[in-house]
Amino acid sequence: MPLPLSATARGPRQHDVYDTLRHAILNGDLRPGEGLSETKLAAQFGVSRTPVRDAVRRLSDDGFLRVIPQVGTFVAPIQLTAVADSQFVRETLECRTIRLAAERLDPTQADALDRHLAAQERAVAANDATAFFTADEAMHADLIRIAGRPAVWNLILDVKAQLDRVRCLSLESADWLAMIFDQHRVIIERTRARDPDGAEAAMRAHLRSVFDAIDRIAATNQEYFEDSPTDPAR
Amino acid sequence: MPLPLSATARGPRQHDVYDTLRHAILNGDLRPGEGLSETKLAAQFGVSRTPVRDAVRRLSDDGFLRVIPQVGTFVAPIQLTAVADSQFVRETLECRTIRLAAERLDPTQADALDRHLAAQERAVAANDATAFFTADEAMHADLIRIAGRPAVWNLILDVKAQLDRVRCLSLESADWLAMIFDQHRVIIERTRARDPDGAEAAMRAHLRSVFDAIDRIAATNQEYFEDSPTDPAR
DNA sequence: GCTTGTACGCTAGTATACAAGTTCGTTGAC
DNA sequence: GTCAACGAACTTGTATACTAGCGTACAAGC
Repeated sequence: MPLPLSATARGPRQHDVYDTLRHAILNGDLRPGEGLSETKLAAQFGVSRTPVRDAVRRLSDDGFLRVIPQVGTFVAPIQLTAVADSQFVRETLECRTIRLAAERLDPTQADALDRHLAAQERAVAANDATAFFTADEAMHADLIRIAGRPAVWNLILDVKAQLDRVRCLSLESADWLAMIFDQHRVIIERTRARDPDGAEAAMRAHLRSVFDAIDRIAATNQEYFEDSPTDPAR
Repeated sequence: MPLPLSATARGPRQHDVYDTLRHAILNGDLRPGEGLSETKLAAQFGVSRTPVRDAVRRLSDDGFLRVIPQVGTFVAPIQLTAVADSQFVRETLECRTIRLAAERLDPTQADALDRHLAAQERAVAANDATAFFTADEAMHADLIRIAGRPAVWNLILDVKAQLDRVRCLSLESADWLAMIFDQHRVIIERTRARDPDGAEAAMRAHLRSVFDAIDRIAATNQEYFEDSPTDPAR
């Protein structure tokens, strides 16, 4: 088990174990099916099993780990049906909120959206995918905030994690970033024009094209997937 | 602390503590603000603190408990903004799925829906609110299954818990059950007629009227609520 | 060679002991 | 009488020991 987790330096605080493991799973450092051991994790993080157990339990609730009593803990396979359901939920919620955002937008908020676009443009020019997706998330979160439902973003983040896990299996090309950026520009433009129908259509097209990319990634990484509707008898 | 939890008989299994506490909170047996103690809970359930801690952590993640380190564990107040957001999410998702259900319904599924209505009608006649809401949930779940997104129901259940928690603060009158039942009949009728627009409108009206009732309950039980947008620094 | 019984090592689940911190009552000095 | 300081009793957080069950490797018997 490679586990290039930096458990070194400063003793991990309360939720460090959770955050580190979650990040490793989302990034693909921990591959689906890979086995973990609470004891070994505790040793690696320099803590006892108790905080490790807390983290493992939460990750299990999130669907990232599968704990089999008396057997072991494993990185959960990616279920294609779960990914599709996540897409459905995200699309449904964000298409609704973008309508509200288009109806409620005020000039100050419009400027904030422009700043997000500018940050994305810089990231595209630098071909910096990490910076791009940081600005991407900030923009989506801001749109939902403008819609008046800031807490809904937390829910989106949860379901989006399933999608990001797939996305992280492949590297984004500069062309792809540019395409996404163009889609973002249309969304913002329609929102600024206070055109709910246009904004919703642009958002739906955007999310669909991201999902299509995810589908292509899945097709070329089938070893990590499990499309069986296995009841995860938690 | 009353806590009429039946910790008697058969040793509690894996998630008994969680299920029991969750049920007690949703039913209002444990009131918002009430304090709990892991030690006392462990004694009441006849187990050690470890499984109790697991349950408490999960309930904390769910937003039902608020754990303050070195101080105590308390039943979380009901946040009106969270309730409103839950309503928004539920309405958005169920209005989308009912459209899909209306488009996809087949005769076998239609019969199942009729059976749900029949069960509800019996419950209304007997003024049995528990039986009514059991059939209610089964029907909503079935509609989402018909829409082809069965897993989405799990998400709805999560957000619905916030709404049910408020609903359980008051008893339903027979009149109110009858009104809800009528709304259900319209939803099913429009779905069977393969009328997505009509079904969605009926579903939205239904969910809104339930939410209005929740708002009225909240107005008369303000002591349990907290509308401050407190950041629940998990 | 194949099957089956068995022992060992691993796992997570649980129980318990200890540590760190907060709250609140009490007691002492002023 | 007032207030401050101390301490007892409580809380959750953490560490560790033990339990029960599963998987596997290995050896004995067919």
